[in-house]
Amino acid sequence: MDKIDIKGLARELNISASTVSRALRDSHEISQATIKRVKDLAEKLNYQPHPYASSLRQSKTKTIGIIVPEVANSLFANVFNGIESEAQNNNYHALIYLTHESYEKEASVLKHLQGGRVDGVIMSVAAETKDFKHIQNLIDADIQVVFFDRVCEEISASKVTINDFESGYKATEHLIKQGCKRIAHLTSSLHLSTTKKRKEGYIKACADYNLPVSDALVLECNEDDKTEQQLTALLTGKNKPDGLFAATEKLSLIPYAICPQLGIQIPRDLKFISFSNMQVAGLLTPSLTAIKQPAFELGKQTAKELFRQLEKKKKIIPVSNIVLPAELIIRDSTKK
Amino acid sequence: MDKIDIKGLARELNISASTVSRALRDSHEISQATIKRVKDLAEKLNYQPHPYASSLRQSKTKTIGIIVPEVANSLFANVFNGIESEAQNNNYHALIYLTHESYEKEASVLKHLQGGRVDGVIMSVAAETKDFKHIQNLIDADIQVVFFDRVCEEISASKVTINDFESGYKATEHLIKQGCKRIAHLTSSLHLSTTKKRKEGYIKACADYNLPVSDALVLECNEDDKTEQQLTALLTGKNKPDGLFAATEKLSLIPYAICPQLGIQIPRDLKFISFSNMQVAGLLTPSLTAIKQPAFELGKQTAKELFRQLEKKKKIIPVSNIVLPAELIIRDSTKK
DNA sequence: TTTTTTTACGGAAACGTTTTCGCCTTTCAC
DNA sequence: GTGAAAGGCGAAAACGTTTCCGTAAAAAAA
Repeated sequence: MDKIDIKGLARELNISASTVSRALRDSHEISQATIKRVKDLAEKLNYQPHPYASSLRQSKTKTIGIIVPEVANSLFANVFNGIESEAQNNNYHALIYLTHESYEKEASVLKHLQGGRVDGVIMSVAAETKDFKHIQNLIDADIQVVFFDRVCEEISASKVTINDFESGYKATEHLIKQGCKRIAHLTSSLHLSTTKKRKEGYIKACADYNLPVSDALVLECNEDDKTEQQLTALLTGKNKPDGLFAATEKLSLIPYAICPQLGIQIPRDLKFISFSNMQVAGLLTPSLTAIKQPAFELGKQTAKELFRQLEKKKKIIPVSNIVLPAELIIRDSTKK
Repeated sequence: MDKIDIKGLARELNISASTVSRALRDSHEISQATIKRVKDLAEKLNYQPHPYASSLRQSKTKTIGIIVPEVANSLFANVFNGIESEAQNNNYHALIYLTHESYEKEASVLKHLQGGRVDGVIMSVAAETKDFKHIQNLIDADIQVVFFDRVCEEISASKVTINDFESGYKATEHLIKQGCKRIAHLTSSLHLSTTKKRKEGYIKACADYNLPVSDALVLECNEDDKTEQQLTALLTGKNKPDGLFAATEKLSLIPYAICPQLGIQIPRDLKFISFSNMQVAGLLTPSLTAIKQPAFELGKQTAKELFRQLEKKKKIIPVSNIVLPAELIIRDSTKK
């Protein structure tokens, strides 16, 4: 099966390469008869255009880059589902890069993408990232960027998030309504937009209901291997909390792992709620009360927003801020 | 920030474009002094080569395609992790496509990839796929293909799998040693290489230990919304099994969902083992005895094999068959 | 009829690289 | 001192498209 190209088709049909090119793209400059001849032969010879030749000429790649911290995580996995689905609908291709929360990696990937490999980028920033020059550089190189979930306030670009503040508030309020008097907050990487706002929601709810708010109750766990130890200390110290709100899925399983050993029974001794998109949340013992993010929709909306930006001819692109609501799913881990 | 290209660099330095190109690639034809001048300026002006121009010229894309049924699944997610990690090491880029188990989608994606967008493809076939012409076409178009997990016997290409037969045997044998006398097998899409071999292992183990083997004990569930119903029928009918072996992660949670309602207690009434890579397996009640696949390693080895093939200059490429061992992790769901 | 417009197409340039030739100096062996 | 080899670089072709410009014939308008 020798590769066939546009010139090959042209030769077979005794017409010029430009005519073939136009015919394949249904140009109105070409007669219906010729269009049919060209398409029939292309079909017959299984012609596939060379994507990079065409990208080079048009300076449009029909490709987007997706940059996420990880993928073995139900939020990101489902967001990716949403993005990919929308990409297929619009005939875009998706390059994916994992940063594993590393700033170095993120910066390195973005730098490479400045070369013109993609038309746009969808990203959720790495936990390590606190400086954003690399992102601004990408935008300055005329690559569209849309953030989702972990956004970057300092940069002017479209953002798609969930209502983190309200969700943090609602989660805390739910614990309060279930009778908790002393609520701790388990979180990590507090400089991220997501965790920061969730914490603010938590603080506000505690304040509104006259519950104690103190640094002692906020546990920021940034080293995976020390998390269990830190939480154990909190749960067994004096002034133990009777409610616990975990801000990320990664943290949601820790209490299940350590509480049995500590003789703490959920929900009797400690009511627990967490952000989580895990399908198994309902099958844990006790089943986990969770804030569930609309992950697929998050991905879909993010992709849609990026494609909107890319189709725009104008240079003046209105930046938008899309906020989707998360859902409180009440199960047994917060039962009275 | 205006885009700078090779000609721009050449102009600035008063040398030719070809010299710049060679200098950037450390050609021995260029003096060290010139190389340094070029690289310094490139660095200063933040020059990034246009990847598609270079791909076009070299007919090498430094890009691979990854085609998987889904990603919100701990096996595929971790395999992807392994692939991506290896890709970054080798400076390859990864395009990812989800088939959602659809043959149509798989065929459509492969057809597009014939155009030369990628140098090679890593894939795990969709559940719907029973015909393989589209894959052979891709190979005939000179795109390297390496399969993992769900491979395609009919096609001559490298394959990276786990020891499905032995794992199926070991899982069944474990149930037998825990005292099961009548073991059922919960599976799906039995035409796939993976499920087929796991079932063969199950059958062999039953036969070796003189346990009954019958079609009534093998439950192939291909419609998600009917699975619970089918399994309920099996578990409540006459001649109920006292052991259950589920062949895929997707099926591993069903018993946890329905057994409580049926008054069946795991492991007392029914011992249960499943293929699963879920991190939460140990936190379920009872904790789940599982066959755990070396997912990350699977991805890594697959990518390595593909890159080996791609670096080969020779046309005669020895196809290899790499088999990694899965691990039996004994927990409470098969306790005596 | 003549002039203008439209239709349908061909030739060649262009996108940003890499690579093939070829050329001029310098170095080295004899 | 001569010839060969090596070092260092430039001009131009090439990769496979798309697009700009041009033009001949047919159709429409005058």
